[in-house]
Amino acid sequence: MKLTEKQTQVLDALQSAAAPMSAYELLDELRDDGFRAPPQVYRALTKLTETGQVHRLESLNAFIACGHSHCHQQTPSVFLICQHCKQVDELQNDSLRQGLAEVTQHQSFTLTQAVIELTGTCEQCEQELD
Amino acid sequence: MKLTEKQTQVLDALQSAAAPMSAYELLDELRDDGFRAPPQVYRALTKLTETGQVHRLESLNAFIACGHSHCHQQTPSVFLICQHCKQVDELQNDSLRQGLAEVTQHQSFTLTQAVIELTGTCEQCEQELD
DNA sequence: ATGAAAACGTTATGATATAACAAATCATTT
DNA sequence: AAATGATTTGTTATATCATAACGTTTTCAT
Repeated sequence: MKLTEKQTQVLDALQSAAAPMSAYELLDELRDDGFRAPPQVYRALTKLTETGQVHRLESLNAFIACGHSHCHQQTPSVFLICQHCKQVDELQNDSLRQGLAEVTQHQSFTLTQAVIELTGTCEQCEQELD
Repeated sequence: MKLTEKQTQVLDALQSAAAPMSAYELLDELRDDGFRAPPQVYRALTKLTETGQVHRLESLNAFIACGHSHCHQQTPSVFLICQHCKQVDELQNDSLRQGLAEVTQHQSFTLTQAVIELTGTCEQCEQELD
């Protein structure tokens, strides 16, 4: 799927970012590239999240580029969010996916979207806390 | 732990609610009871979420009363959020908890807070879609 | 009683997100 | 190339969610 210029700019910004960015941080960063108002950013983000190239982190109101090149696979990602260094690790885990399936099947729940966000301290930051 | 009057009013409102409520919906509903401004609601919500009597749903920016009388147990809850009837089912699942443990252990991640919110269609609404 | 901590009332403002509509661009058909 | 319709864009305004700050009042253990 081909991206428009604005969408490409937003995706590039997120891919270069060391941490999740809010829509307004993106807007600030992209002002010199012609972004003027929030809808321009939000429109690009909407497209990019629809295609799975960007993920929204609900517990941060922020966005990251997908860690899996393109992530239109069905298995929901788990996000490990370090409170200290702000790094986010996106991964997929079979046992967790299994647990999800068990829950939804048991409740006969038709899943549309799964949000799994784990906040805490990453290994490196834990060590540096000595 | 003893609640103040304002905290009790907010908790009661959430317990009587058929669906999650936003802070501003709570404010509107509690105006006649002396609530005047957002901080009054947010302060009560902060206390109630700290004690586990209320949960915040990150994907809705809304709040619900805990479904487990008081929920200060450590096992993170899973929320099943029906897009149609807005009902939220709070539950705890061993297999899912197990999956979480596996993920965090494997990444040596120290967990502080887990957000697990599943959005979709509940059984009843699925049937009524015929 | 009194002093510290918690809760409260209030105003103002910050942060996040979308509605609405006109103008520009692009793809496709004629 | 011109006409058409769909998508994208620019822009303004506004809706929605959340907290800072500060002075006052209440609570409650000593």
